[in-house]
Amino acid sequence: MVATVYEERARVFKALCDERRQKILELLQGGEKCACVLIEEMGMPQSSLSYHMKILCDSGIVTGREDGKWTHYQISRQGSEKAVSLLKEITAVTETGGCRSCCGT
Amino acid sequence: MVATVYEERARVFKALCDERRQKILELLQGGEKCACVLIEEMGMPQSSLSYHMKILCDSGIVTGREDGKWTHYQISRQGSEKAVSLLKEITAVTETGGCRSCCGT
DNA sequence: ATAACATATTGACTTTTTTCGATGTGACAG
DNA sequence: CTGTCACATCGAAAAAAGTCAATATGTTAT
Repeated sequence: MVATVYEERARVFKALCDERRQKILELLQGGEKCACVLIEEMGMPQSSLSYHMKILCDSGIVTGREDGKWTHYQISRQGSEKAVSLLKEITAVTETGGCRSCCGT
Repeated sequence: MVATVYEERARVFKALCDERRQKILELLQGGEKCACVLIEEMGMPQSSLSYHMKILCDSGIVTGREDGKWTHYQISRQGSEKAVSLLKEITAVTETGGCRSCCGT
């Protein structure tokens, strides 16, 4: 399975689309937290949290640190910056000016 | 219908998740284009393009300029910058340091 | 007014994502 | 080794998003 550049980008932005994942990010803004705390603060079943943490980690925006039976999650500075530059890249305009393509201005 | 802050944000990032919308943005990086050209360059049916353009415009990242029977689309500098600051806001960490929540470091 | 054109909307359908109980896996304590 | 705990994965069902032909809306030319 070869991921296209589009899939790569989508992985990052999809992580930010979901309401629950946004709330998780808010919680992590206060610093590193372990899964058990997130489960409690989010009020969601363990399997659901695990599902969302996987998506957040796969996007690179969050990193997980395993510590024995616990896993601690935190926002990744590097991943966030990567996301910002991706976004800037995608929305950069190389040429300005009116439509020259088919019809009048 | 009241949109939460989460829905507002999701609208922006969802616009970037779809492969076809990413390709449309790429095309618009070269400058303003009208729908008929996008349909041709994307090789997609008119109703599908219209669907995606609505999502892009609703996100604020693209703006449509109506000109008689044509509509010209372009990437919005303002919308893109808004998206970037949203992303920075969401991933900003207010406190750093280990997990103080439940278990040891 | 009528026809031709550009785009938007609808509706039926397919695909993808999310949800969560059940089960699996690996870590630690006794 | 056995039980318990923390987390991951599976599987089936529900919800959301995407696709596109058909149809509606609005614009321009005649």
